Amino acid sequence: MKRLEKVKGTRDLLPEEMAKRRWVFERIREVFERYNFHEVLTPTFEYTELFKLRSGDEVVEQLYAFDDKGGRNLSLRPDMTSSVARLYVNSFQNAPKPVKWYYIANMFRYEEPQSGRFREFWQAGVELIGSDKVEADAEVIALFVESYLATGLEDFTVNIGDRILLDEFARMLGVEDDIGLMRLIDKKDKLSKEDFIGALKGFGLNDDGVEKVLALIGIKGRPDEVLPRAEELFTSDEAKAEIKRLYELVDLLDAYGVSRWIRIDLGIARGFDYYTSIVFEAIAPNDLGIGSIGGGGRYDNLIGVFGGKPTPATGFAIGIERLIPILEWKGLIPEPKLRPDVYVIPIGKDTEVKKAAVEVVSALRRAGVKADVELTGRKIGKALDYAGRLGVPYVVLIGKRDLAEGRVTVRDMETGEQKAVEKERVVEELLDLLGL
RNA sequence: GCCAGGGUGGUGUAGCCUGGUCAGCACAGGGGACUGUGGAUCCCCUAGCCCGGGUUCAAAUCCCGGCCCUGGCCCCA
Repeated sequence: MKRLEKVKGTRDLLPEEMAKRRWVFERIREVFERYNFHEVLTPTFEYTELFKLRSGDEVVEQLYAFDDKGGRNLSLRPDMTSSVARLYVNSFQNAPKPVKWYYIANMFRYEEPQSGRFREFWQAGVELIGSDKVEADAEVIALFVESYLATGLEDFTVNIGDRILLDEFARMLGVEDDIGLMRLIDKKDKLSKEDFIGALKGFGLNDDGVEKVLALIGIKGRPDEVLPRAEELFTSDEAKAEIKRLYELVDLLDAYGVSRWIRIDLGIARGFDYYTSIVFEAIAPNDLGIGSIGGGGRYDNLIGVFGGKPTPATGFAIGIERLIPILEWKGLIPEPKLRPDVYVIPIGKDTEVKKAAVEVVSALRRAGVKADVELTGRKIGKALDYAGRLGVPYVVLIGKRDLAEGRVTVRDMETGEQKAVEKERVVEELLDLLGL
């Protein structure tokens, strides 16, 4: 038996867990819909080339890539943004703008599993294509906040950074390996101050440069407190314009009523593949070793890279496997009810009795009651035992004697009280008892 | 890709250091005592040493490799 093992980094989701996931998905989906985003689903796999085009050849290392029987080199999607951008370029370039799409789907990355990281995982995300205005950034970030709120989570922050400012910053410092520097900055919270400074000097920074980096990563906190500091640090026109954009953004987010969850953190880089301006990520304090629970940003070049007419876009993705453990840890997901409300037990092996049981359970089901019928032929004692253990509130017992008089027995499992009910009236009776 | 610690019936575990007397326990599942009345009790049954190789008279136990799990690194689109 042990030869049939689960593939590394994948999971089986059992009924209870599925019920909880579905609850989370539904909360999030509802908000997405209210913001008038529409659901799309693209194929699970694409040509590997698509992902290489976006992120370069190295990503193949992190892809679930394979050749199919027709010799195509394919990869399971590592996220949805590439596929959605391809879909847009293929067929929606002339659609009215903005295009507002959302998805809830599984993604695949060939990485070593660890806390909150699997090889197959789910994301719920949106893409807003066709507006380069800060209003679009605000709309998406407000929805990002509202999505978490919809799941009951309140203790989290959305930290906003900016790639233009980071790039500008690397230029100011004259660092060759700007990507390496950003990676280091992204990791700032994991290192001690001494190690961090030592690593900075490894990039050839002098004391002045180190000071500047420390000043940058110190730009972290409430927008009204830290944005003025950013204005002092940056001098170029481009950077000034971007800071103005951030001011407008936080102003709009205030109008959306979500500023309570908004922080500025100019040290955020969020990967390096395609973000071009505002980037953001959500963090919820927890003891589970889980960091970011989702993130996104503006990517104005990707559609052009895919051969489309240059089109600005912005979006985010929520990591379901990171969000759910935190919600569970906080007790925010309601316990799913997996038991039926009524359990119908035929007594004996008589065919008429079995048919009557099926008739009763069918009638209940048609009336909208979650009902089950004994299917294993257990004797009445074991069947009641089973129903009791499941916590079923009402059982209908159907035996030959009652049936001869056109009646069945309804048993309240909590009190043990029983009463004979006309078979034709049993649905009505139970609806009444259940308060339906 | 790298590192650390793990893997014993469906689940949780004892045993491993110190090889044999070892495959035990609890829960769960099925049946019966009880052929029309539950969660109790008693009895019975099902079911396991992750896979492969090595050492040895003898391996769950020691060694090697693989797979998987948990976590860390890299990376995190």
